[in-house]
Amino acid sequence: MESSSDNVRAQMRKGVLEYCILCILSHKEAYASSILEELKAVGMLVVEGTLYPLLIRQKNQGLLSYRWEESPQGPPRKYYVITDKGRDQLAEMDAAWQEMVQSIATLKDSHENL
Amino acid sequence: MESSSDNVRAQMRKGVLEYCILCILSHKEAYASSILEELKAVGMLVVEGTLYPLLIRQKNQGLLSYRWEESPQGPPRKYYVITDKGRDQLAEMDAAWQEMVQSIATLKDSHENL
DNA sequence: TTTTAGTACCTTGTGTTGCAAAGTACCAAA
DNA sequence: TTTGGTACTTTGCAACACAAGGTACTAAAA
Repeated sequence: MESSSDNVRAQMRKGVLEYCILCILSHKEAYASSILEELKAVGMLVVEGTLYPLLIRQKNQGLLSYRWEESPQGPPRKYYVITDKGRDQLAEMDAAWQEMVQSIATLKDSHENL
Repeated sequence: MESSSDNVRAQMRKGVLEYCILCILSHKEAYASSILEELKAVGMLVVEGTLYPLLIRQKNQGLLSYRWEESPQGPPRKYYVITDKGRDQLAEMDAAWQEMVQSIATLKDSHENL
């Protein structure tokens, strides 16, 4: 049984995940499992089956590149790195996000005093 | 030719539209065309083919009801009204939205000082 | 009376996306 | 050599936004 608030959150996450990935990678290189943990830490729970295809898409769009690195334990890790094109995209997304936050704030306020 | 920033915004809108509809209808009844105008006014451009199915979905979920009303000019209008269940859902979405805004703020801040 | 223009609602088909589930592969310790 | 942990990948499905085209009602113009 899943709560309706899970659905609500899952639905809202859509379209914002790509932005979150670029945010994370803009600060440091990371591999998929570490990205999953970081998203989980801020309450944006995502599963592997969502993240891996997303990373591949962004790499194919030229927003990310990657390199293999040995792991201290277990199989090698694929470290993703944001590209210049990825940083351009991130700047666009920063602007888009700000605008969306503002739009919703306006919607919520616009009729408060009726 | 469409700009990449259009894509970015379109992608981000996904999952938030349902929230916007409930926000608008929580303040006053409205029919589809007037909702479109309100969304346009705050910069959340949506087209008919997106809005109509969405309203129907929300009505089928019991979040909205509607009544027909004569128009001063043209065909009758379908005025949508938010239900009690819709208000419950809206409260959930308010919380989810706040959390997502906070999550992204955390992601952006968490490594600012490295 | 017929046509045109404006308004409003609805449907179909397509591509993208997030996700669940299952699979592959590498490594090290038991 | 088997087990458990880590990590990456793929497949199939359902939901969604959108473009494009369609229906229908009204009133004014031709």
